[in-house]
Parts: sequence; structure tokens; C-alpha cells
Amino acid sequence: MSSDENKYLKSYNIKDYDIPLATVDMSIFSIIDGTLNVLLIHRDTHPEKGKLSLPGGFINLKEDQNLDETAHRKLFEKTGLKSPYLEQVETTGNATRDPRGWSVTILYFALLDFGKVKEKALKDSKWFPVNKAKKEKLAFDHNELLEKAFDRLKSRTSYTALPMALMPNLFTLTELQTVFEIILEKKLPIKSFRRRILTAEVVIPTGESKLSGKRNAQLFKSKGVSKDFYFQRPLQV
Amino acid sequence: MSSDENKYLKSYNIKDYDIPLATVDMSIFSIIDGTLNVLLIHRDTHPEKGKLSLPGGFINLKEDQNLDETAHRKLFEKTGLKSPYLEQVETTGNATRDPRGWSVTILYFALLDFGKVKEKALKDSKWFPVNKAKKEKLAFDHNELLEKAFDRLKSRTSYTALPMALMPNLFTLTELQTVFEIILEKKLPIKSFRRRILTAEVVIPTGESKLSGKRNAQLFKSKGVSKDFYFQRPLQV
DNA sequence: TTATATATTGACTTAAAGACTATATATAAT
DNA sequence: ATTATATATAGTCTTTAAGTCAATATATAA
Repeated sequence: MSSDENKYLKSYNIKDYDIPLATVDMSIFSIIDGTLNVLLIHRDTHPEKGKLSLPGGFINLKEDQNLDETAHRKLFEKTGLKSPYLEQVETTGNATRDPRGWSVTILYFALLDFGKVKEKALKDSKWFPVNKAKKEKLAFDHNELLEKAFDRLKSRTSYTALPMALMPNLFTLTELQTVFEIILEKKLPIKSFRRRILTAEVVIPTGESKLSGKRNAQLFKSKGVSKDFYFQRPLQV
Repeated sequence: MSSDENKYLKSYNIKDYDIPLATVDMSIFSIIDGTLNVLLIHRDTHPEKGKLSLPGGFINLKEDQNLDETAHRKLFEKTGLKSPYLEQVETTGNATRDPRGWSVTILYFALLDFGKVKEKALKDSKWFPVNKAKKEKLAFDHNELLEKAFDRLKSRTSYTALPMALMPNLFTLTELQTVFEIILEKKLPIKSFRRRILTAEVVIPTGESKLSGKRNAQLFKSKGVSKDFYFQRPLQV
């Protein structure tokens, strides 16, 4: 680095400039009782005090090395989970979304198995079925953010195996299909779904089958959920 | 708004907090002489003075109402164009990418017809073939940003008609196919490509055909490039 | 008039999804 | 034990859009 640049950096003070607020917000999804749920926070500080919002907050410049760490930190605070599926959705920034001024938020969504959630009884947070959450008047522009996150999840579900990240360690293909159907809000053809999952080899048969119901079903486990795996064709619309 | 919240907002001063820098960077692509090019800037200010970088910069809290406006403003400054195709790619934020401190950048890519570029002779900016740009040592983490933008363009090209945004007003199907091939870095089957474009009706025949070469080819114009149009199936890999 | 290059179309093949039917196997009722 | 019932699982035909390959059309140039 040149001494010239060094001089510049020494005299540089970020607070001499007008810059926007920057936050990370997230839609944390899980399946509870056959319904897609999202975690909402009851805000007990200004602004928008008293309203429900998506979990999120400021980047901690000391603790967070990067944005994903901010997201993971928030996620851990609210769920006690270290490594659920996490994906960045979109960044929204404008002059009006926050009464404190120009504000930018980086939106993530997370998928997790509700059975693994540690912090089930945090007083300020609560799981809402997505359809109910959509009807609430959320803080800031969080209704739009929730919609964007859900749309992204829905879209991904039509050509990836992401919903596996919502499943418990062991699951049947019927259970997996049901979760796909919950997200897509429509029924899928059984044979087609099974063939798709099986030929893609995104799932490992445990042999150790069996479960509830009438005829027992084979139990599978996920081979790992990757952002980069795509089925050859999307599900028909 | 409660008077309580009013009081909070009055006492709120963003400069009391540690917040990251926020910038918008963009990969502006166009086709020049049968090659995919990207616009780079010769930096004449600190930091990273003297290096090449993607165009971009700070959000202007006074002028820009939202992030897309920031991106459009930058784009206009560098190309003189008001409405090329613009799409947000991803946001990168960490403690190390900018020597001034924790920094967040929202990455966009733009596609435009080079023939429409007004500002062809800006002294600080220059078009580079993407393959050459990749080999340059760009400022900050802009090599990674360029790669992300290009990867996104490539991916989109396999299941959308986005590359139409790179075409002049009138073009033949062969010319369009060539642009797809340039981006995908591989040949495509002719018959298949034409059928795909034609049955999707993303293009309007002008009747007024004719052009260079041996046998004359029909001229088409774009029906408009939409982020939300998807072919039923992606191109085979 | 013929050669050549590029444009354009016809028609067969392939792959993965959808649709429908048949079979298998568990529990519960008789 | 036998039968009924529900769910799991597999077989197979159809459909659709892409890939493949070959044939035809129409400019320009020799």
C-alpha cells in the first residue's frame, strides 16, 4: 500500500459521510403440524415498538466477520441452531422503509427442522403459520420481505430439493412429498415425485424402514441439501 | 406514531453507532465484436487508486430514493442509457473487503446493446472482454463480484431469454443464438434453439426481413425482456 | 448456370414428467 | 384365520419439449 493511500486511510472517518443504516432480516421457516410456519418477533424497542417483525437487526462490526455470520448469529439467538439451511434472498434499500432514515436490509431465509429447535419458549418470539403471518401488519416493510422470502422458497421448491432441510433426520418419501405440497400449495403426482427424488439420488435409504400408518414406509435420510443441485426439469406449473 | 416513538426518533443519531459502509457495484455487460464485454473503471481516487474496478459507488442519500435508482444513476453516468436490463445479483459484506472498514456492496448486473451506448469515450472507463477482465487484478473483491455476476448471467441464459437485452432493435435468430452461445461458451443445436425461441413467442417477426450474408434471414424484434419469463425446460448441460 | 454458404423446415429420437392402474403390506374388523 | 381398508410402491403408457439429423430454400459469387 502506498504511503499516499495510508495517509488517506488515516484521515478517513466514516462518520464524515451520510450513509444508510444496514440490517439483516430473515424469514426462518419450519413445518409445524403440517403447516409452513415462520418465526416472528414481538418488538419491544423503538421504532415500530409493539409490532411483529421478522427477526433481524444490525450487523455487529466487532463480532461478525461477514453477512452470513450476522445471519447465523441471529438465527442462533432465536433458535439455538448453528447450521440450518441459509440462503440470501435479496437486498432492499430505500429512503422510506425505516423512520430513522435511508436504510438497507439484506434478506435471508432459513429452513430448519422444528424438532431440533432449542429455544422453543423465547418470550419475545413466536411461530406463525405463514398464511396468518401474511395477514398481520408487520413492522417496517416486513410483509413485503416475508412475501419475497416465501416466493423464493416456493420457486426453489419447484426445481431443487431444498425442502429436505425442513425434514427430521429420518423421513418417508410420502412425508417429504407432503412438505413439498405444503410449500407449493398444491398436490403433486405421487409416482412422479418418488421417481424424481429417487433417480436424483438426493436421499439415502436407511434400510431400517418402518413407521406409523397402515403399510410401513421406508425411512430415508437426506444426502445433504445443496444450493447448487437442480433437478433436470422444474415441476410443471 | 406515538409521542414516545417521536421522542426516540428525535434523539436518534445514526452517527452514534458503528455501521458498515454501503455501496452499489455493477457488472455492465454488452456484446462487442462477437465477444462478451464488461465495463471497467480506472480508479483515480483512494482507496485502491490506479486499479481497475467495476463501476459503482456510494448511495446518494439525497438523490437516490432506492437501491435500483442508485444502480440506474451509476449506469447512466457511465453509459448514457436510462433503461437497460438491470437485475440485482447478490450482496457481499465483510470486515476485510475495503480498507476503510466493514463494508457491504449490493451487486447488480446490467445488459445493454453496445450500439446504444452514448458515452463511448469516457476517459476513466473502458470495455474489456470478460475473459481479459477476469485476468486483471481488480480493486477490492471485484474479481469475485465479476465472477458472480457472470455466473448469474450464464445461469439465467440457460432458462430465460435475458440475452435478448444485449441485442440491437432488430436481429436474426442466428445472431441471437450466437449471443447465447457466447455467454454459455458452447454451441447450441440450431433447430432446437429456433423452436424454443419461436414457440415461446418472446420475439416478434418484423416481416421486413433481409440482411447480410448468403441467404437473407428474417429480422425479429424483442417482445420485451422479463425477469419472470422462464422456458419450460432449461437448456441441456 | 453452378457452386457455396447460410437460413429454414421436417421428422425421428430421447428423457423426464404426468396419468392411470396394479400390486404389496401393514393394521383393524369380522 | 380371513377379510376389509388404507397406505406404500411399482409398472407402464402418454405427453412434451429438447436433441439429432437430414432435406430444402435462397442469397451471392464464380
